[in-house]
Amino acid sequence: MPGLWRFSSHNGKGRGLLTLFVLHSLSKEPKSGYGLLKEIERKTKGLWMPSKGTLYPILRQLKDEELIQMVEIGKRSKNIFELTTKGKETLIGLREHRKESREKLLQFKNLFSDIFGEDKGEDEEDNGLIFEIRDIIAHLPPDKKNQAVETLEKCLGDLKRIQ
Amino acid sequence: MPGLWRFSSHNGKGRGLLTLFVLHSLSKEPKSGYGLLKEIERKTKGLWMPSKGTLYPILRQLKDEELIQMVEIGKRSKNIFELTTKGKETLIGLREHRKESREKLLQFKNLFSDIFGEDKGEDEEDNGLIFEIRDIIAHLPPDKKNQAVETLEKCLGDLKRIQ
DNA sequence: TTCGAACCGTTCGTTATCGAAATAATAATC
DNA sequence: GATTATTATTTCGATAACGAACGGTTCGAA
Repeated sequence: MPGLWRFSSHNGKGRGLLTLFVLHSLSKEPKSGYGLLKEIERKTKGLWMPSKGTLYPILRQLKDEELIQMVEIGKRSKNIFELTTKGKETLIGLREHRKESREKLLQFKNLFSDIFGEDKGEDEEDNGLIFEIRDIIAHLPPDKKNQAVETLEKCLGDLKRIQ
Repeated sequence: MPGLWRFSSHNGKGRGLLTLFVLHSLSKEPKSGYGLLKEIERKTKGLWMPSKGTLYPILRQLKDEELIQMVEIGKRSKNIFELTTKGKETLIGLREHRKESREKLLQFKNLFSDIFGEDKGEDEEDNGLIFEIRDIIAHLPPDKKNQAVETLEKCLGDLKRIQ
């Protein structure tokens, strides 16, 4: 029914991916609008660079809805935003779409395979593996985290050697 | 620089995913606008349903650009479209973004992992590691894929043992 | 000290997309 | 034969997103 990358929050309001990311990122650490843009650019290696004309209105809107608030005006007339309690609740509600988002991603991937032609197998295999790894890590009890991190570091080292 | 799912064709014109899909689908077999919508719905299990108000203008536009043409008016006053030669060329040009699209998909996936990955909060460490691992894999020459897969499998085995 | 580059935000016209309603033909069914 | 469901397209106002230009700040290097 909806667009491809739109998620509905409990109050019925549709939220786009950028909004989702803003809430998520601010929940980790308060930052400025510019900081958010830089973070996205860095994380996607420049493949996704939302327009400022898209981001700033979203920030204003989220502030109006009291999901975020200005915490200070730093240097460079930088407006630092942080999540409010209400914002945290909204984010949690949004994150319940985790399964749906995975499903969407999968369908999207299939569409691309369809359009751009097959390359079955090639990436299929290791992507699946990484998914599995992620899943295990995510459900690991905290006391085994350290072991897992060590294992991953070892794996990373091995891969670097291959490279 | 551009939006997340926009591809530029040789003439510089930006094409969205829906346009791409239309050209692709019509290249396989002529069909109506409604047929295209049904196909998308079927292929994505209803997760993506572009608005008619989005599709039909695109069809009109593509017709104006002479990338597609009406081949007949079938029953139910159905307008059947097919690709023109010019349309086929455009599609081929568009498909050259295959690599770019894969890269985008991967970055997107990472973003989602980032956003939806278990809310723990102090995940930073292993999230970063997995990110790095993914990155290395993504840029590995094909002939080293096998080694990488082996390494990952070993890692997965280790993790399972921890668990 | 001047200059350029990175930082930070706003404004605004254009384009893209949505979503819901209006219209109508055909098929299925009862 | 009337009713309803499905197929099929158009229209249009509302919203979302873009992107380019502008104005200002801070920092470091020449």
